[in-house]
Amino acid sequence: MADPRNEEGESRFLADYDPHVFAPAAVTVDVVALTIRSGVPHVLLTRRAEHPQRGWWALPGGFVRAEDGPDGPADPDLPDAALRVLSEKTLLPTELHLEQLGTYGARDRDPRMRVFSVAYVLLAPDLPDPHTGRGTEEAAWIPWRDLGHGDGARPGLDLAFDHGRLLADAVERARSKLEYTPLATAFLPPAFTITALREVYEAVWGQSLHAANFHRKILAAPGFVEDTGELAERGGAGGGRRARLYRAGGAALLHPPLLRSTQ
Amino acid sequence: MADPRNEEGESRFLADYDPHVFAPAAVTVDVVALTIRSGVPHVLLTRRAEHPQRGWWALPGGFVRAEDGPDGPADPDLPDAALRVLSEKTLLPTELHLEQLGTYGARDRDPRMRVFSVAYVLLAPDLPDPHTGRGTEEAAWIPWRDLGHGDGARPGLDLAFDHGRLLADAVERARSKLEYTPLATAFLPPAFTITALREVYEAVWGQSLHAANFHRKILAAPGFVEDTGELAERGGAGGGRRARLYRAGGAALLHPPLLRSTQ
DNA sequence: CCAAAAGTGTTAGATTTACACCCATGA
DNA sequence: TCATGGGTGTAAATCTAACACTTTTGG
Repeated sequence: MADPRNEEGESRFLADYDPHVFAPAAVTVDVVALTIRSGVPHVLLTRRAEHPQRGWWALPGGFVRAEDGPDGPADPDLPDAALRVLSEKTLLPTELHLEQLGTYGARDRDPRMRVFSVAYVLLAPDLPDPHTGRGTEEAAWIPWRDLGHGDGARPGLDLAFDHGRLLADAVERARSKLEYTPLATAFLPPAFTITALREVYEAVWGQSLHAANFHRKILAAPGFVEDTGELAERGGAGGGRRARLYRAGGAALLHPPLLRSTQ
Repeated sequence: MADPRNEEGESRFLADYDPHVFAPAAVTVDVVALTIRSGVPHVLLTRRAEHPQRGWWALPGGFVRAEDGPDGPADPDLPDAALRVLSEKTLLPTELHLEQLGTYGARDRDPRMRVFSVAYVLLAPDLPDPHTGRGTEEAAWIPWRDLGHGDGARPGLDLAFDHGRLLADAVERARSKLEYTPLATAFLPPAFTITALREVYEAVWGQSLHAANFHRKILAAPGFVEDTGELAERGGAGGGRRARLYRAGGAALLHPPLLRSTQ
């Protein structure tokens, strides 16, 4: 408890580590899984049970299986590896939006050896708490705001390796994807209200939007949403009209895009 | 000449190939270098001097140096590897825009072994013809239109491995980047006219734009271009007013973006 | 002078924004 | 019936698109 990150153990581990146990370069996948819980954006993190950086929070990730081996069959492609690693470490996603963020390969990003990490962004509706899988001490949804060096950051909540940078890149990707694609629906269940959709934009962009004009703009963008004909079960907490329910439409891009205001 | 791709030699090579010569998974970088020559978009290709796919056109690429070794020092990061490989195979770029496109790792994309390729897009002003470097038979700027299966495609100009897909992804990336960023200037020399900038948009998007309105829109977008105070050396071929010269401004994003027309 | 290309004025139409207001529902 | 949230009307402000027109240059 006095040394939760086990820094003494880590330096001993690194001194003893033989880099030839693995090939000199390794390929891993890391998943930045984003969701919104009660209007607050969260990211899925795991606490590392193994060295290096044991005890630190990190993105769920793991080695790509390049060839069939004792651990299991090879991953057919990188997205398969990302979903396998995620389900092993935390939870089983189903029909979620997975998209490649980028590959990170600076020389000293992992102290053991040269590691190339292919990062994926996963946008998820509000999912249950993850269970703790192999190679993790703990897995949880953590609010973005608690991380990094911003205003509301909780001290001590830095991420392992360069995962803070990966998270920042993923957040910026999600913010701009919301402008010109209908991906905000990936944060919602199959049927949703326009207000729920607006709350996704407000949470991810961190700015409030004009409800009435947002409503019209969404309905005006061809293929963004389709009317289900249903109404939401109930209005707001203190009364209110029941909202129409929509499902995601078929468009891949928004014409015109929904732009964040400049100021 | 009767068998320019040397298909018989390739199958013999593959039968004899020992995958244990290298580590079972390898990381390569491939560069999609794009430029515009006389209003026509071109991509930099090399003809493979080695098996597999000897004689085919391919994107310039090569193995990342993960550790210091006999061939030279390790690449500090992936962009360094991309620029090294490009200069070894073709030409030496200077201050060009390099950006990661994505990583491709499907199981059977390379017949030798599991290869993960990190692809980069490089946007370049009109550069001289490349010289032919190590491991290549030939290097040249080739028009986009001649490739793939589109209308003007030249038969037999398919690319090695999945490089046709990489090129298609790079082209789509360049097209949409022109909408939201001032990157069109990366295709131009340091000082350029608004008409030259418009011709970049017209070449990459494949549609003509209204010259007068384009002119105003560019000058209205803060940070897109800065006036140098100079004028172009001469007007058009058959006379014409001399145009002002601009340099790239400091903006990273365009507000508002320049959108392609929908139809 | 004439043709060509750069750049500006102007106006109709479309889009965006802000605010007012009506509708439907729960307490 | 009142407060709350969903949804529509409307007009001012802004932006866009189209076209006419002036300016500057080469031949």
